[in-house]
Amino acid sequence: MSENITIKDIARICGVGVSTVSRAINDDPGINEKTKERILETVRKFRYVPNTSARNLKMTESNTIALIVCGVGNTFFTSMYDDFQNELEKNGYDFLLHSVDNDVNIPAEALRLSKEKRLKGIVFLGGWINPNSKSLLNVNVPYVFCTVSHTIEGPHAPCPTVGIDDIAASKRMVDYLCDMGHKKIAIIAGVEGDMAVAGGRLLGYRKSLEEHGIEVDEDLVFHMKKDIDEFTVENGYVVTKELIASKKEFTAVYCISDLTAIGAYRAIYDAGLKIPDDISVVGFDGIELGDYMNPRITTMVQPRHEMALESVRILLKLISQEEGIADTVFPTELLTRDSVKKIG
Amino acid sequence: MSENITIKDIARICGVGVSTVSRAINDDPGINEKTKERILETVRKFRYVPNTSARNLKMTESNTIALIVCGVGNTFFTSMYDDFQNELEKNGYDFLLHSVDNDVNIPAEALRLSKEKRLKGIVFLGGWINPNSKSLLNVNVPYVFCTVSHTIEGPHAPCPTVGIDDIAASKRMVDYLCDMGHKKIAIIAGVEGDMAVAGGRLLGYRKSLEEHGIEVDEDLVFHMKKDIDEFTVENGYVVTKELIASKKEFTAVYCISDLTAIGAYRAIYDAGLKIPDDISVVGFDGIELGDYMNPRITTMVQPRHEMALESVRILLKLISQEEGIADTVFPTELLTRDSVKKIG
DNA sequence: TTGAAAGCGCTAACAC
DNA sequence: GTGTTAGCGCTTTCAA
Repeated sequence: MSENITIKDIARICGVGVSTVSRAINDDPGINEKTKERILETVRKFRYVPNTSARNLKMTESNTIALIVCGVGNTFFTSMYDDFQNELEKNGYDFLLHSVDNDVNIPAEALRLSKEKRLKGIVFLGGWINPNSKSLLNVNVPYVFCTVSHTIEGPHAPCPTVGIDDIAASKRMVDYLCDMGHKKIAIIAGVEGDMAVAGGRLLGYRKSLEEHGIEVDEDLVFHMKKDIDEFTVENGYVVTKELIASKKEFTAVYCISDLTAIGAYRAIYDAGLKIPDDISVVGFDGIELGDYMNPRITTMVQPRHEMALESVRILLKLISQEEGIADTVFPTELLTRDSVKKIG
Repeated sequence: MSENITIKDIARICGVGVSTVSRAINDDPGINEKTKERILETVRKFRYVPNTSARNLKMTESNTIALIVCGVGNTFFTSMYDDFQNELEKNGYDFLLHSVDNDVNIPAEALRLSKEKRLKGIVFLGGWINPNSKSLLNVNVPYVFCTVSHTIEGPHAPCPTVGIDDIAASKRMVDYLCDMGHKKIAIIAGVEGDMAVAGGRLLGYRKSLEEHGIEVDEDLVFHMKKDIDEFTVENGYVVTKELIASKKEFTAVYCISDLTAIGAYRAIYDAGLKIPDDISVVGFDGIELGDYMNPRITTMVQPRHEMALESVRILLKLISQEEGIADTVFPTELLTRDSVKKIG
């Protein structure tokens, strides 16, 4: 529980100036090897750790890129952390994972963090950002939105995004169900009023049915509960239970995330029904876990690793000022596994 | 992309001193309401954000408690974040989630962070900490280890821990399998050489078999792969595949984590076998997901929410110097679900 | 109620 | 190669 020891102390102990110590601990070239070794010895001995705040305050720049995540625990995101970290470190950047509670704080937190850490750039992951956000404009480092959706309507923020076409991909998912002969397709959509990712997927659902000449039965449109985390297993379970209890007829459930689908599985088992014999289920995202379920979940795969890498690539280009603003839309892939039955 | 605006700028614009601005933004009592309002107006107008580094550097203390997690993506841990956050904020503390890559960095990172943020306390979650660590002793704020195991042998660090008795709990799990008539019980243990949590659970396995007069068949002891993240679904899958390929006879598999068990499920399905009819499977941890699998995973539940709350409670006591060092061992609960068949 | 001024610990000129 | 020194932006005495 030693008192805080500073660079001055080390300098005094070694009988050198503070700048020499600074050079030693920062691997500065212009320093005598002997002196350096002696200083580092002392540093180790006294377990001196430079104060990051002072350093950040003084330094004109860092080499850090932050990943600001809304929903750190989300399996879809956690599986991308390594991609970001590896790609960033491969390019000589320090990596910082920062979690934000909810969308509201995102711009302010980004601003604060960018100043505090003198960030070189930011990747936003998850959440939803008001395109008209004032604080975001204040962030004076390049940033990229990865899987952060624009609102499906209204003006889009003029900023680089990496994502998928939620509406089109969702439509394709439902097209597939229709092609398999399903007509009564329930949807477990996002919380009511979600105008971002979840909203887009609901729109795709409507569009597909319309195109197939099937009138959307609003009684088959279920929304996740507001008081449970969106996109979670639990939300899928609770809502699917309601769906089943509603006694409405349906042959397939479209869950707008794989985790939600896993919840739906349980609700369906609980009701003594079989997948896909009695009810077909599809998910969305293509997380690893879907492959471990029984039956394997048919889903729409987002190329999340490529999306992570591309986000980094775009950010680095932005940093070196090689490129302007652009939306990068990745293709999704329909992964037909075992959770859908052909009927009709 | 405005230039960084500082407290000085605000002061100049408002025609006041910097200290007055400081008082305004920090809700200091001794300040004229009118002046304060005028200043805050300007702050908003220019979107001024105080520099955290400068603030941290200057401030003698903060009100922040950090949760330092090794393995941010681990489902078992992610399900505890909210518990920590809520409990901490309820007690008037700021919450900070910090991720560390691997065990090696933990003490150094803790030290750095505690200085940088002038932490009031630290909760460590996951990972493994060398009880002889020098840097940890240098951390001059109270800390608690939550689900961070001591090594199963050798000296324990003199520090407060919150966890379970891995050896005993593991033994009880295997006892159960024995009681259900199983004699050929394979184990998917942690990576070879793991002397912490995973090592303890392996020890419990050996102990139970011994007590039941069953000689441990080393060919049924499988270790997770070092090149895949420990405790993951994937690791469970790969290793169980090997187990099955080994052609050794066994009637049950004990996976030392639920995620690992989920991986084992898949490998078993792949081999065309049925759970629990052909092979019984048990997990460990009691994560939510286990309840969604088919069949539901029989597991050993760690009371993780209580553990999180207790960690906070202990830390707060430590901070107010009410209590000394102690190991808190929580009871675990055998949750028998549907993945084990009675045989013999 | 307010302002001036002294640092917090560090880096980066600049001088030697 | 090395030491001296001026701040980075902020909080906090201390005087006014």
